[in-house]
This record gives sequence, C-alpha cells and structure tokens, in this order.
Amino acid sequence: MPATGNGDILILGEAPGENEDQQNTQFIGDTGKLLRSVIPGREFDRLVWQNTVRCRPPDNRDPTPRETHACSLYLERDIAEHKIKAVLGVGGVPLRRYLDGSNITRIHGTKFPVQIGEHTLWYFPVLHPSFVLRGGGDRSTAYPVFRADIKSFFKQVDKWPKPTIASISKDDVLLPQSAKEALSIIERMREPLGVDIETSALRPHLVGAKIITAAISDGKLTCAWPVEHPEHTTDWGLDLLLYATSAFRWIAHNAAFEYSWFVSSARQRSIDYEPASFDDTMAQVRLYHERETLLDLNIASRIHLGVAIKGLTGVSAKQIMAYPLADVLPYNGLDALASALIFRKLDGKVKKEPYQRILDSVVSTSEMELAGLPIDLEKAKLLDIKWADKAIQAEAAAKTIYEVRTFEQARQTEWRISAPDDVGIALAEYGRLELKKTKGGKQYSTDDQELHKASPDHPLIKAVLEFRNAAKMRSTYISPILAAPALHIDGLLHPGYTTMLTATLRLSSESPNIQNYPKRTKEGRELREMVVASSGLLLVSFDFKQLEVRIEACAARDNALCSSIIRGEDIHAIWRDKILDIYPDYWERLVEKSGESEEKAILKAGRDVIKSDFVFASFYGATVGSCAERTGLPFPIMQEVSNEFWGMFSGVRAWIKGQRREYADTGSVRTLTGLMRHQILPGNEVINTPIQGTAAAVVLEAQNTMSQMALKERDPFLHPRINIHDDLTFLLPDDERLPQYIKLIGETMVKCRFDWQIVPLAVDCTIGTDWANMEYVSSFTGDYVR
DNA sequence: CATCCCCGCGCG
DNA sequence: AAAGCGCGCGGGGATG
Repeated sequence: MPATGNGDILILGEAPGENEDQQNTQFIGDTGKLLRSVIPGREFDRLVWQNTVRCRPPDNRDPTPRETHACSLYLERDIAEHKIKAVLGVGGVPLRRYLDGSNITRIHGTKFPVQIGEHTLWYFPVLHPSFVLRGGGDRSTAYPVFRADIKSFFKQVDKWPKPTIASISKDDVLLPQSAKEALSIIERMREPLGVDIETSALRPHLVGAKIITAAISDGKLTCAWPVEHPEHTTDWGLDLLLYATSAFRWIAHNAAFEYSWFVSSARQRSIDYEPASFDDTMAQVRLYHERETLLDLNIASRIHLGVAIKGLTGVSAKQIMAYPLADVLPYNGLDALASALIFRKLDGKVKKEPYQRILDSVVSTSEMELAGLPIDLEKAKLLDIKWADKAIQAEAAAKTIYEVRTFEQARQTEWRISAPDDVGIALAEYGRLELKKTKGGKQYSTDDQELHKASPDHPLIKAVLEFRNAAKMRSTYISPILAAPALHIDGLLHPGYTTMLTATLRLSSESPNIQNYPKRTKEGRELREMVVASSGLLLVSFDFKQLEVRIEACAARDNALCSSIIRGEDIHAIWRDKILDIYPDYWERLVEKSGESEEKAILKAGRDVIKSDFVFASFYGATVGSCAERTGLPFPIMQEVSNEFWGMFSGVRAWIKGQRREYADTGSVRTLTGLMRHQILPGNEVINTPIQGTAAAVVLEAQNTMSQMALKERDPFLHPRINIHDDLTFLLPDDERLPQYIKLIGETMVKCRFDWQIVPLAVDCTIGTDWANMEYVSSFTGDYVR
C-alpha cells in the first residue's frame, strides 16, 4: 500500500485494518475519524499517511518484528521522497520499532530523534485512537491525553531544532593510570562535571560495600579509573573522587546515590569532606516528562541524546562484579558522559521550584538513610518467638478442621494455610461458604473482609486470619530487624528511601519499608517497640495535623472547611461524633473493629476509621456505597451523613468538578506547588494527585529545612530520622536542651512557606523512649495569609 | 534460577 | 465499567 498525501509530516500507524486494506488507504473508519477530529484543519495538506506494516496481518494481530523490518525499506523511501521532518507515531507498534522496550502509555507526547535510513528526524508518539475508542471515545480517560498530545505536536513541530544524534563511543573514555594523569584531565574540563560510580553493593552502609570504579565527564572529555576494584585497587582513586566532587560543581543521574556514597566513604575514613553543589539529571528527567518512571539513564539517553547508552558496552549493571575492569571502566565513563550531556540539554527546561525541592531532598534523605535507626534486638527476639508461636498454633488448629482434612484426602496434597488458593478451595468447595472470585476471576477471594462477610465465626477462617497476621508480623516487620546487625556495618536499621519514584513525589521506603509498620491496633503497635532511642536520647515525632484536609481547603478555597480548620476543629472526630449521634449502634462495630476496650482508645480508633473511610474517601471521590461498606455503616445512614457533608463543603465539591474539567481540557493535573502530571488518569486520581502531591511537598520542604539547619549548625540532632508522609521523627537529647529543640523544630515545620496557604499548618509533638509508646507533649500552629 | 504477576495487607 | 488515592513486601505460582 503506497503512502497517501503530500507534505513534511508523516502520520505513522500500525497496520492497515480490513477496510483500509480493501480501499488501499490509511486511517479510514472510526479510528481515522477520531484521529482527524483532533488534528487542526490547516495542517491536513502537509500530512503523509503510512503504516509501519503495509499489509494487513491476519486476524488484526500485531505485526511481528520481522514483518515490521521487511517494510522499513519502503518507509525509508517514503521519508526520503517527501523530505519528512517529523513523524507523528500512532500507538505502540511503530513506537516499539524505534524505541525498543518502551511503553506508549509512559512515553506518549515526548519527542525523540530517530535515524531512518540516511535521515535523522523527530519521532513523536501518541496514543492510538482505537485505544481511546475502546475506553469510550471522547468520554474515555485516555481522550484528554490523546488530544492534548496531538495538539501540542502541531503547535510545536515547526519550532523544534534540527534533531541530532550524539556521537558517543566507548573509545571516548580516557583511562588515566595515575592521580596526576587523572587530575590533569579533570582540570581541563568545564564545570559542571558529570560523575558516576560503580559499587559492589547498593548502599554504602552494607557490610563489604565498596566503590569499585569512578568516572567523570564534562560532555567532551571523559575519564574513568579504578577505586577498589578486585582486579586493581588504587590508593588515589577515592581521594581524587572526593577532591573533584568538593572542588567542582557536579551532576549525577540520581545524585542521592552518589551523595550518600561520597559522604559515607569520607566519614568512614574520617576525611573532612563537603560536597560541592550538584545537579541531578534523574530529577530533570522526572520533571521534564511530567509523569512517574522514565527515570532510567538508558531511556533518558535514548530520548535526549538519541543513543541508548547501555547498548554501547554490553555490560549489565546488575552483575557489575562479574565483568573485568577493562569492561567496567568504559561502561562507567559513558554513564558519566551521558549524565553530563543530558544535563546540558535539559538545563533550564524544568520548573525551578519542584527541581530545587528534589535537590534539597537528595541531601536530607541521604542523611536520613545514612544515620539509620537504633533497634532493640532483645525485644525483636521476644516478638519473633511470640508470633512464631501464634502462627504454629493457628496452623495446627486449622489442620484439624473438617474442610482441611477433606481437602487433603480428596486431593492427596498438603493443604497450605499461606496459599490463598488453598484457603478458598477448602472453604468454598470442601465447605459450604459462598466466596466471590478475585478480580482476575482466577481464585476465590479470601481477603479479611470477604471471609468475615462469608462467616464471622467459622473456626477455619479464624485460624487463617490469625495465621496470616502472625506470619506478616514476623516476615515483614520482625525479620528485617533481626537481620539488620549482620547486614550493616554499624548494626543499625537503615531503611532506604526513594525520592523520585512515586507519582506525587512522596518519599517511598524499602528494606524494610519503615512507613508501614503497624500502628492502628495495640497488638500491631507493639512491633514499634523494636525501634528505640539510644541511651540519653528520645524519639520525638512531629505529625502534621490533618495535612491533606488543610491542603484541600486551600486548593478549593472552601469557606466552611477553612473556617473549621482555623477554629481548630478536628473534622474527623466531628463526623465520627455526628455518626455516633445518628446511629449509636456503630459503637459496637468500633469496639469489635479496633480490638480496644477503653473508651478513649475506641474513640481514637473510630476517628481513624471515619477519617480514612469516610472523610478522606469522600474528598477523593468515593461513592456513598463504598463509604458505607468500608465504615460498616448501613447505606441509608451513610447516605444521610454524606448529604449533610457535601451540603456543608460545597466549595470542595466545586473544586473537584473544576479538577475534572482541567484534566478533560489538558490531559494534565498539577499540584499547588507546580508539579505537573500528564498521563492517563482515572477520575479520582485527578482529585488525589494535587492534594497528595502538595502535601508531600509541604513535608519535604520541612524535612529539607531541618536538614539544612543541621548541616549549617553542625548539629546532627536536627536531621529528621524518619519520614512517614505527614510525620517527621527525630532523635533528640533527653536533657535540658529538649524543650528548645522541640520548639525550634515545631515552629520551623509549621512556618508559612507557600503563597497558596490560606489556613495555618499545625503539628502535634509526641515523645517516647521507643517508637510504640509515644506521649503527646505539645502542638504548634503556624501563620498564614488570608 | 531469575523475574514477573496475583493476592493480601500494613501504613499515610 | 468502575468501584478514594499513594506506596512496599511476602508467599505462591507461572514463565523462560
């Protein structure tokens, strides 16, 4: 099938459909209609239409790579003939042809250079109209993104510079043999310097972790040298690295990694070291692309430099220790080079405020990771025994139950209490319970709620839930603490944090995830006793009060909500009390749900339920039915409460509507701090993203401020030690200085730092010798502009 | 053996 | 079809 049309822009589809095949032309039918409907009319006479594969594959399947390849010669000819300057690539099939391993839902709307035959041109991927049609056409959640990308393509295509592909080769990497030689190369470079290191382990505090090689590049000159590589250890490698990164501004792809290795290596050797100011290409890329992922240096280099940097050496980062030094050095050097070049491409092209916040968080978060947390090993051992015992008992009890014995006899296999599949089959097929199927329809649903609904006091269900709970306590929360002393050189617990991974730029924590240690039930909270203050210190937590509600109030500028906050009302407690007034029977449900017996504790648990399952849920778009199910309130009661709620907060309701409109118009949403998110978003994420993202920025700003103060004053107590989204925890001296520290931190955290703030921020301060038994000491409320 | 997904569940 | 959002982790199972 020949190309249709005449002009300098190629619309490149996947493959002809049936009608298109018969009529010998591209993009007819519904998909073509939808595509044409979003292309500005004046552009039509410059369009050339063609498909990646020129013949229709049977049954409308995706073309194979071989078929795609076979047609590429024709495509080259079309491009040369029409002097095509840019390709609007429609859907995932042509995208994968030019950017291997990428995903259209992640990369739509991003131009990158491609080499097709002799020609270098821009490729701009957009969603496929058939994907949009499947989701409901112009009512689909994908439609705003589809339309916005195509509009922006035509708006910008004539302003784009000529695409270029960086000429990079591993022969560019110089291999100095001495400190003197390396220094003379580095001194010929121009700031800022791209820097990259290869290491034997992911984190510097792990036992046996070493920097094996290092590399520096300014985009023209690049050099790489061994530090502590098994083949060759230099006595100058580390010193040179520390010198260069303290004397010159530097750039890294994920600077937190480099920062924590540099600082940690210096401190371990008692070297006085202060890193120079730095930039982070991962942060640039994260903000430039306005969506999560797309962080990988290889993809970034492919998009921004035209070269997949990792493909040039054939070294795999995951098994770096398996390669000879002669392979590692060029690999290391090219990463530094790519980082230096990407920085220069993106410098000045990302929003300053969010970018600076990420750079600051590199320091504060690295310091948090490096500092680690003291643990009580004896307590951990006791808890391990306690929960192991509970697990054994629950499993033994389950094994005697009729359904399980029948399961094992009938199937002649052992019934496994930890396999949801076995649990479902035993209950539904060898017992008489009705269980829903899971989302994929593959198994019986056996989650807590479903089992409880099926039969609240079935002995097998009780045993399974007890076992699951005990197993989770041990494997997820206790065992990482037991393992910590053998893993880390200082014997402390070092949860790791990532700063750029999440959709809203919240931090996330891993190994272990310190952000999800149990808190809501008494029994679960006991696990927090494993995290303790070292002697002479106290754990001191500062928790932002109702942070997301305050932000939604600012975003919506809702009078009722703002006034309620300014009056200092506890909105979750108020709605809990309203509900208990209307429906006193709910008390029993709260008693059962919380497992508490004291009135105060039950009220607190009730507040938490209403907070997460009604107030927050409603603010983020939950339906009345879902709120009713989650809180355990009867539907009519929930309906009544909900009506009153929205009557009161009509401003929030209007803001929610406005958010949906903004997404429909632009395919993007933004936080109050200017962080954009441009990707396919289901309706309720459109609401959640601005709120959660703004809250994350507020907390990060406080974290960064405290950390900067700690470095400036040379007072390590001021470094936050834990970040849990609305909570910063510190380890402070338990002496006469404590009140001043608390006052300083509390007042700093609630300071008004944003022009959109029309209600105050507030924090509650709690202290304890362990992380479970924290007592309230004071609150701080900040200023605000109204 | 490594890697991915599913399921379930802890936190904000 | 969508059902509040955001995370990480462990066990089981399928895949290569």
